[in-house]
Amino acid sequence: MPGISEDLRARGLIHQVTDDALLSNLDQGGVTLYAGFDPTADSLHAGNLLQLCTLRRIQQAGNRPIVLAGGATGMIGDPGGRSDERNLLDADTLQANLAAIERQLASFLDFSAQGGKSQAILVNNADWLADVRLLDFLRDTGKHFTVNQMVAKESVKSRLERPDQGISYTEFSYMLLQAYDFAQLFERYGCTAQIGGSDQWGNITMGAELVRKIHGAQAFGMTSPLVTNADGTKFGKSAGNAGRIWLDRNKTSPFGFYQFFINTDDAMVATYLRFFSFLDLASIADLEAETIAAPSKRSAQRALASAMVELVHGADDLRRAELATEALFGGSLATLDEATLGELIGDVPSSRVSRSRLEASPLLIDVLAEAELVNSKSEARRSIEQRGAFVNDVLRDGVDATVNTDDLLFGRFIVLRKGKRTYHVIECAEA
RNA sequence: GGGUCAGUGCCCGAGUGGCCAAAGGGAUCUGGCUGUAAACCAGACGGCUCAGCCUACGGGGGUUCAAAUCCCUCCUGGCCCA
Repeated sequence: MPGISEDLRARGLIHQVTDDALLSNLDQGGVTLYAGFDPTADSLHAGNLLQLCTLRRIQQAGNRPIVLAGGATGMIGDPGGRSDERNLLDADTLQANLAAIERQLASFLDFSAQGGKSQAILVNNADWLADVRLLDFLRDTGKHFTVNQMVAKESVKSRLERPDQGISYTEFSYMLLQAYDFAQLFERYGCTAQIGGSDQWGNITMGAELVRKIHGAQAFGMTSPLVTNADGTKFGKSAGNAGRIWLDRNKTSPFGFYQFFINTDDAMVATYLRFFSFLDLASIADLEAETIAAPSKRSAQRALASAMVELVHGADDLRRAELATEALFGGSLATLDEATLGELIGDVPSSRVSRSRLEASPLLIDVLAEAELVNSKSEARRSIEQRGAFVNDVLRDGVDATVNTDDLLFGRFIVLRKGKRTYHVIECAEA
């Protein structure tokens, strides 16, 4: 069994490391390290997966992960991101977000006492940053850094070079706060390493430097590559207009999560398997070969989707997602029995409509809009005009098309489809 | 505080009185090819009671038969000066 560092390297998870000694330390185990997350929403999302999975790997190798929620820094915003200033979260919202995120983290990391020395910890930097006094901060932390080096950081430099926008002092201070976090975690937990995405390199090295300057101890940093789509865009947005892919089942259903991964590009699927799955490298290599030999089987995509749904949602949800996928994409709708259709209701987007409504033969345009398969009636009209609207998998042509009780399958269901793969099941309610 | 430049549709970005729901690009959607891929080709892409109407070019007010375009004012941001 090779060490964790070899595994990380082989999976392509190491972009930069401050010192190779970190890798051998991780191999030996017993290292306390951290990664930061933004608690501005009540759920983590696909963009967080890489760090979560990497922390999991490292924990399983006998090291102790700390998840730092940026309750304080999240109110400011990393200058590397978009220009919009963030809003302060009120305490209640922040607490609710943290609680929700902690539940999700438990899928990845062992927070139980059984974890022993490598038991994971969740902390919030508001716990120490909220009470910091300005003069103390400037004296103890600020004096260790020159503006010269801060300005040289890529995240700041890019903002300074843009002629149309500046950077507020608040945002400029972000990196100092993050460095301060590292120093705090060193003091409190003996944390000696920080990991993050490659865009965090500058912030991470400043933190390691602050630990060295204040405590005279060596601290390490490691970054992972940026996860992108095949076209170079940022990973984690759905192909559709649904936006972000969330870990919360109420925001992105297990079925939706499964669908997101099953649609992965051939070009990226092996990379994602290495990044996100816990399959061994030999198995991934086999899947990669199969993708080239028989791409239409989508074996690697299936493996990826399965692995991710199981990790995030569990085996039962995985089974349901696979069944729903098979039902909708596996063949003819006509062959599905009533029970299977009924099962779909809980797993794929669905809604209820009354029998009296259907008896009135509503316009398909209205039905599509109400099912939120489209964002407006104009869009519904367009979909139909462009021959992209299907009722029970049969093209329904003409903008004046209607739907009625004759369309009900088993007297209960109507399967709507927009385009090639966006489904919605309507269940007819009596009354 | 003074000066100056800017704020356009999801994003970037043209447009300086009518021909503007507003070029072009990106994103997105649909169709074709396919494998529920990618690439590519074609179309669409503010809303609606859709051959018409309504709402839109930072906010408000004004000039005009007519304004994204001119004037006033406010807000926001960049740069320079103090």
